[in-house]
Amino acid sequence: MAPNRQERKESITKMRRQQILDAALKIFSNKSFAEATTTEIAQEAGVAEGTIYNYYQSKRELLLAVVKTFVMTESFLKIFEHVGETDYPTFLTAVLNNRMDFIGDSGKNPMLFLIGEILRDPELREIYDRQVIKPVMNQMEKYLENKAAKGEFRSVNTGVATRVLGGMVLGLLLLALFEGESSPLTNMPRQNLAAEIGQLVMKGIQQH
Amino acid sequence: MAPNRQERKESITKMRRQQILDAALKIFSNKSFAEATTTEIAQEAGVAEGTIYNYYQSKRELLLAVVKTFVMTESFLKIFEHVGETDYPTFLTAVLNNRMDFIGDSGKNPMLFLIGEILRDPELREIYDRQVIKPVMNQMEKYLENKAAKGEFRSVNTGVATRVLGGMVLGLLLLALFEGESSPLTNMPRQNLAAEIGQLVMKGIQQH
Amino acid sequence: MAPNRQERKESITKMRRQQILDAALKIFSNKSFAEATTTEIAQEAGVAEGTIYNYYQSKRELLLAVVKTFVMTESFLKIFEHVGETDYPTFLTAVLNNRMDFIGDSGKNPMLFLIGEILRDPELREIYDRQVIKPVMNQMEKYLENKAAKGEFRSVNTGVATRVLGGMVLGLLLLALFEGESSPLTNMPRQNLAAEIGQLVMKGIQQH
Amino acid sequence: MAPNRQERKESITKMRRQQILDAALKIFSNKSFAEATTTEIAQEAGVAEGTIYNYYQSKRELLLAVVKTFVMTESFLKIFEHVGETDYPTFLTAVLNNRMDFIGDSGKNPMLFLIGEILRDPELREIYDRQVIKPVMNQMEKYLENKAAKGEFRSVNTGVATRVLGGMVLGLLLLALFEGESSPLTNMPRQNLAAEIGQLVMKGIQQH
DNA sequence: TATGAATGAGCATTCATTCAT
DNA sequence: CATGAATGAATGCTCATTCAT
Repeated sequence: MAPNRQERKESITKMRRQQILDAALKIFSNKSFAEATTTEIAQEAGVAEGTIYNYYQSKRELLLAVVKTFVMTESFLKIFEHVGETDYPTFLTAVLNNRMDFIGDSGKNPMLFLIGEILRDPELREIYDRQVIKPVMNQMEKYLENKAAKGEFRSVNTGVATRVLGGMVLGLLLLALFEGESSPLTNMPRQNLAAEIGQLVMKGIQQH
Repeated sequence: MAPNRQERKESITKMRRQQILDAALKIFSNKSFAEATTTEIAQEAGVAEGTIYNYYQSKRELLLAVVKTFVMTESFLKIFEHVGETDYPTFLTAVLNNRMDFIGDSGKNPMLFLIGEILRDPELREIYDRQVIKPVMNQMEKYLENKAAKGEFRSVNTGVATRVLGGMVLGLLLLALFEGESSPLTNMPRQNLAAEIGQLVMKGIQQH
Repeated sequence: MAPNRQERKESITKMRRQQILDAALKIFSNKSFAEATTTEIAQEAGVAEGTIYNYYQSKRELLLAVVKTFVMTESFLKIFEHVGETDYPTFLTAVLNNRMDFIGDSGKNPMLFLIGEILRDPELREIYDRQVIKPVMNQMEKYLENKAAKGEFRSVNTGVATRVLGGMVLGLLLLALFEGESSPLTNMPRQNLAAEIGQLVMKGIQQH
Repeated sequence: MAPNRQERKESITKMRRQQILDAALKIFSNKSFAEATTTEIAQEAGVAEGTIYNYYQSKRELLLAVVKTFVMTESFLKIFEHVGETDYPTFLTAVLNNRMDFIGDSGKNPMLFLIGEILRDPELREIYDRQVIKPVMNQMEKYLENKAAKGEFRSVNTGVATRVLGGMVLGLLLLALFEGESSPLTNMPRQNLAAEIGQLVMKGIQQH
């Protein structure tokens, strides 16, 4: 059935909200919150400045909406979908590929650039923790427990192990960004990189 | 010999520079670059706002100076001083203690809050890479090579291993900050935490 | 006869005009012209913002309409209806009661809060003078002349006397509003107050 | 002794404050608070817009300062200086002259145009009551009591009588402003007007 | 060299008005 | 005629930078 006027209106409204949100994401990715201007966001969104305020109460609310909405990319969530079924190297490669692909394309990795803002702002941090950190940590814990139950992994403190592995991925990503082209992380074949990291994670660094 | 007038003047000038730099560090640690104001910095430094401009050309130059100067805390550098002599668990504990102590005291961890700024700003990033990342990576590589030569560590790709370990520390710190009090990283005895992490790093996660 | 469609339409139109006018009166009573918003008025009237502009060309035209229409409350006009028949104390009490009742209920005394606007704006002032001041002055003058003709009042310059009496009422009202609860005007029995004022107006202040 | 640098600076600062205050008074006299713009005030004061904020925290604080400072003209206060010595007609003439002179020169009677603002805003009203209404009422009460003690005036409720007389003056002023040129109040010789009013106030309106 | 008042460009936000539906 | 989203000019306020003292 064709959508009636009411529905069409609502659909337009939704699209407009998204338009503004997308624009805000893009701008907030390249500038700190304070440096980003509503003028810019409006231009990027192709609307008048005042229009933003028909959809979001303030620039800050817009930031919160951005963080709430874009925190988790769909592709990243998919990695965990069939948790337990994948062997570790495959899993790690997927994670690295998913995350590392973002490197050099800030548009794909906006949240990274808001780290300072998130760390500084309690409300933002709470949202980020609830929406990103906690879900990912939970999925990883399940994964580790599953592997341990199957006897593939050692029986370790999963809370700590999860954070060690998760922190490692996050830290590697940041180092890659910091070092840029000169880093072994970026100028080594992705396959080899994943293998190296995999070995370290699986066997540890100690000589047995 | 008593310092003559010329020398005294220079010494005062140096102190003033330092005063302003210290103040800037403190302010930049709690606010993003754009949110920090020169008024605040001047107040913190106990000088007039105009005085700042006698020592630094602009607010931005002041930021660059801050990053150039404060990037590495002395205590952190000391950890590496006798590299090779310490066994790995002791080394790891030292690193974790040094870094983790910062948690909850942003004043001690200023650069962390400037991550966004640093990632975004190529000039800043270049400085940070040269002054912090590269030196630390180099020291860690030497450490790993040394350990490998002694037969204590496996012979791995040190470039990657360094970044895995360094990234892990950085990532753990960020996760602790993101999660706050609810994280296993903060509500577990430091000793046990270090032991857990040490085991994971040394033996890996795989069941042998 | 039942009203035909044409008539019904016109009646609805009239009601809508009135609705908007009532809402505007209420809003303009509590906020200055500039502070009152069309959004608020529309909400109060229960219509869409755009609808206002189908009935009034602009916010300013709406203000003019408000002043043109609401300047005189019906009850106040009634006091003068049987002018000449009432003795002065009764008349005065009626006036005071009518006006003083408004105190503390700004909704009933809207025009008072627009005094500044009216004084400042020549067009508004002209309307107000023509619609409120002049009619009241005329009625009062007739009253005074009537009383003088009957020998109850002295034969004075009725133009001045009218304004002295009218001004007194207006001024008392303002003083009561300025002083609030602390004024003798508000914390004295209305009856006594009217008696006191009546005596002053009738006999004057001089010792005979 | 010549003023030192410190003193000169303070004097400049004071002048600047006054400059801005004068400008604000002028602008607030012709426009409602909301309609007056800081741009305008700055232009009138001959300073940059930002400069205003070096002296007053906000536009509202500026308004409060204006009301606090300009509420009572010196000339008006002088009328009461030798209270009791002047006979009533002289006193009344002085009051009328002082007040009526303001008519047509809004610059001299700024507060009148802020009546709406003052009535609406509790803080403003409190200030105005304390600074203007109360002092004037007190002085008038003393005057009436003095006259009554001397046997020149009847012994009346001075609280009410004060407000009747004060309200009358205020009301006459407003009526004159409302009616403009067409009012008997403005197109009658001031001398005669004062005499008429004086007679009414002294003898009352009743035929004896 | 130190000062801090003055500057004015720039920003987030508001709101009367328009107009497509 | 009713609607309400879109508009964009206008506003109060901030703040890095300058400069006369």
